[in-house]
Amino acid sequence: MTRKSGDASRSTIRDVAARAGVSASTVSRVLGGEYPVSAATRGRVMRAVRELDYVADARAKAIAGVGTPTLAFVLEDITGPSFAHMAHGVEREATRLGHLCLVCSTEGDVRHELEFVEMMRAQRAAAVILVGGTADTPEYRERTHRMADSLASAGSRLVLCGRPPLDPGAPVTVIEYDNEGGAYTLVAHVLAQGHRRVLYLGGRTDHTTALGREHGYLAAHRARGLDPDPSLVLHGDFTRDSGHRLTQQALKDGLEFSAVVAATDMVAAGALTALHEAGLTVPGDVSLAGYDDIPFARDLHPALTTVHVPYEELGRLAVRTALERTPGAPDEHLLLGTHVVVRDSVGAPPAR
Amino acid sequence: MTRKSGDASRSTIRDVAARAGVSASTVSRVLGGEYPVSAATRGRVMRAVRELDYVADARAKAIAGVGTPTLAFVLEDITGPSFAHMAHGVEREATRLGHLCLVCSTEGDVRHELEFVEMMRAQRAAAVILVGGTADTPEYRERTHRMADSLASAGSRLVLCGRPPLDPGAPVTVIEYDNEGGAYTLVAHVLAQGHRRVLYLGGRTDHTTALGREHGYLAAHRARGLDPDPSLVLHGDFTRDSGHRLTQQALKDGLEFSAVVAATDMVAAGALTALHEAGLTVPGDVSLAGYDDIPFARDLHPALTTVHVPYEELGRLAVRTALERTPGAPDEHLLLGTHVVVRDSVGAPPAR
DNA sequence: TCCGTCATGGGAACCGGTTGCTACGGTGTT
DNA sequence: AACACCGTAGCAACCGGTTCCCATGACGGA
Repeated sequence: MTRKSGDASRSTIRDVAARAGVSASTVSRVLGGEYPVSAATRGRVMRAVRELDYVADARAKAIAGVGTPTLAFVLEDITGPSFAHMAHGVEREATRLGHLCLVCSTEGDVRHELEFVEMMRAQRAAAVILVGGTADTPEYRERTHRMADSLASAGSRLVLCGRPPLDPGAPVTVIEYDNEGGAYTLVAHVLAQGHRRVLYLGGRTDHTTALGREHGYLAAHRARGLDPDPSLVLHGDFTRDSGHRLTQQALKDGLEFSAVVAATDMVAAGALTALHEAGLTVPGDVSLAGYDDIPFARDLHPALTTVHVPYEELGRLAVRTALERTPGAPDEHLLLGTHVVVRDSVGAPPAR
Repeated sequence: MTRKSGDASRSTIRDVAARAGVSASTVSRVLGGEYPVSAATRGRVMRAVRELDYVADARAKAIAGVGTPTLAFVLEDITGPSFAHMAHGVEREATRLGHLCLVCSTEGDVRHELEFVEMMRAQRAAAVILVGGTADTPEYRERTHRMADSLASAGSRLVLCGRPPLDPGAPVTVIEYDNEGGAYTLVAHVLAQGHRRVLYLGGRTDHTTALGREHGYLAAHRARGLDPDPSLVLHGDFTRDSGHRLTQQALKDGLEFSAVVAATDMVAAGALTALHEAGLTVPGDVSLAGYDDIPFARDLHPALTTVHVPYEELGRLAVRTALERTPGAPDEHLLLGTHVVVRDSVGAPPAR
């Protein structure tokens, strides 16, 4: 079991050259590929490489203009299941295409987002993928437009993944999925069971993902000629605690409803627990639906009816469209569809 | 709303120097910090920097020996909740310490792991963190020992996070948590309720995490003078589908048990659904416990009794110990404790 | 008024690679 | 035997930064 004696410090191409008795250029050419080198020389070089356990410095190669650039993605928090799936898609596709991935989480802080994008620009990342919804304000559009320009001028590219598009003219690739459409279909399904008072557990009022789903909720009502009671639309965030708290509060306030539609499965999970705690059965007393179709949705009891979002596909597409883009091409904007997964948590309202 | 006209290509420090009418060294000094530069010069340089939207190339800085190196972590699959939490801890701590993070997922393929570590070495990463359990074979130890040497000789460092330690002598930092101890306490708790036939839903038989927990299961029995029926120990993987399938099979096979202990919460979730599908109540007919304390555990019905593992802390510690290590110091090996979280899924066995 | 000193900025070498161009030695041709 | 040609390897310049070392000019003191 001979083990290479730990050479104190990383060795350079010149060390290898010296050991093989050739010049650095020759080593580079042996390792690099195409250039003709005699078998004897190649052998000596390869042996020196092995003996020194040499690996060329990827950053030096990058600077010299060879080697694949890295890819960066920025998200709010990797522990959210839907974020994790997007991240997974991004990572897999990047790896498949031979790129390494830089990742950072902003913890929802816009300043961090700006800092990170600046760092990615310094890294000369091939593309920067911003993952997940956000508050869609004029300030957001302005700031993000600047990022896009700034990245574009550095030869990189901004990709918005599950995030609202900017004003036309911004050099940006957008991959979205249909929040409103999914919510519309889901709520239509709930209404079709006969429910008339449907509690909506939404997210922050300025958050695009939350808002899109809320619009779908409203649109589904109006399509049926219904006018939803505004007091049935509650706002929190996308955590299970928010769902839990909001539902407890609604129950305590004596709000009348026969179904709950949550903005995410996480929220639905918290809501379910709150309903159980109040002694209500699902879907006997109250129906419940979520959004995202995270793996756990089917293990809730009852199994959760929800909207499936192709998160992983979203991430993969973000990478592919960004990387395979031809520089002059027009900006792309993809909108992925979703579909409802009917399980056991939605039933007819109780007879009164 | 003036927007900088997208300068076709990234600008270099020499472009900035030319525009400011100074030399590249001066620009470097203005940006770099300490060296005294007159206010007038500084002003001209800063203006040029702003006008060109210049950011120094981080890779060039890295090569020149300044700038913080990046940190790399390698895991099996970011979508697993416990992996995601470790990743989160790693990322947060790295960011706090001013490092960027490279991430890659191996999808459980050892070859990918090797390739990635080689790439990280080429990137001159400050440390490479290998996350999550694995098969602990002689081949694993040999291979990983080689990685550790190889990274050490490149001035980097290997960190094993939630992964079995190597033979002494390998230059490696190990941060583990106590799988056996947690399982021991958990199973002791179950046995204390009066259960005598406890089904164990384990992972792959060579996987250290799965094995540690299995040992805890056995040890808890023996500590009570019990001799667990080997047919009650089942093996699958760490997915909810595995828990679902194994439980269905156990039920179909007519296995007798009054409690189920799953190797992870995901497995427990699948088991719970299978139990419900069979018309069994939890914990009335069968008690159930998991391991990991993922956020969803409390939203299962009944809320899952499980073992809390400080995954995020684990990731943070991995980064901190690796980065704050003084080069000559002895190798560290930390073992974090776990604790049982008692919820509603474990009760007394049914009277017979 | 002359000289020493200090503040400031530039030139050049270096970090670790790649690659265009050139020089050298050996062979095949006439 | 002289010449051209080709295969091979090395020198040097470059990628985009940093930093050591030195030159210059302004200033204050004797």
